[in-house]
Amino acid sequence: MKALIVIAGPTGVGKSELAVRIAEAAGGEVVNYDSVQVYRGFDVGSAKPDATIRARVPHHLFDVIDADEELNAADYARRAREVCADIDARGNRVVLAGGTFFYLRALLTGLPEMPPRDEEIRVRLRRVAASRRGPARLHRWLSKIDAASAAKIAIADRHRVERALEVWVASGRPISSWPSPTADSADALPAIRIAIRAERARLVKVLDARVETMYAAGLVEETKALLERWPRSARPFGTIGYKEAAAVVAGELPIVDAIAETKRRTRAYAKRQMTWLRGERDVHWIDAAGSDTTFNAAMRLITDFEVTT
RNA sequence: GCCCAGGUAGCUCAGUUGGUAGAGCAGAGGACUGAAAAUCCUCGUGUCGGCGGUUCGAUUCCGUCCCUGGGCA
Repeated sequence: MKALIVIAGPTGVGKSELAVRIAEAAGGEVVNYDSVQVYRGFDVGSAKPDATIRARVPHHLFDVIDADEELNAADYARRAREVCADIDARGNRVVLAGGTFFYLRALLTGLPEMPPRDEEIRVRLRRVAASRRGPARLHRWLSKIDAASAAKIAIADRHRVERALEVWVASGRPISSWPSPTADSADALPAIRIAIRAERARLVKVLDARVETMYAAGLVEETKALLERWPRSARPFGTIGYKEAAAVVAGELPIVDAIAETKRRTRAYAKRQMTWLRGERDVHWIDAAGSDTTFNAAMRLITDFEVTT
């Protein structure tokens, strides 16, 4: 398989645009790795590339599930692998664009073959979690069956405590007994990783402006329409922008506060993405210096990569 | 001009029955094995509005001045 071209970087630096240009230039197709853009109808708030952009080159894994469905990292990796293999078989290049680096890792290096998510087990665990001193009890249980994991997972980190115990209940094995796959494991996919970087102050300006634009473009109306079809408890209504817009629709939050909160959470998200990316190996950084310069820098990296491998 | 209520960390505020102060948010750094735009972890010295007074000691009590709200003229 030809090396996958990965476009990374914090939200708002122009990944989607760059990905399309690269795909056009390299005979490629864009594959999404964003956990919200997979949802149908969640367009404005997820900054999903619009129809015009998507018409330029084939786009995959956008709009593949409804709000009441879930596509976790393992599901995503499975589907994305098929899509990528398909594109490769057609002789085209895969250009990955998105911001959910956990999904990207699942796709590129694979996930351990652990028991999948199990709703019944989760319900039982959550019942304990909701009881008095529940989180502490669960964590104590975890430290008995898997001291290594317990040492790494904070008591308050309910998602991870829950997952670790779920694996234990389902398999009788501690979650830490599954080695985490690495980039050089057997089923890892070859990839060139390009990340766009922007100066923090400039990024914040872009992000703030983008949030304003989203609300002006009808984020609240979009959310209202979606809420008529799906319950507010559905996964995507908890994400940045939709959570605040849903509160506006419910009359719980004035719109100015919603906008401020969305900006705040967007900034925090970009920061988390940067933290993740800094820790990744083999990332080639380029500056968000205007689309042509950025594009040329990216293309140069790709050709260099091709020559050296 | 008078009367109230305030002036404490970038913001919103708590507090000290007098021994120089602490939360949330923001911000910074970090983690990340099927919820990941999720979920978490770590980091808090600031003329406690100014100046005087009382006191061993004042951000805390007293006086006075300044500033910000609100009310009355």
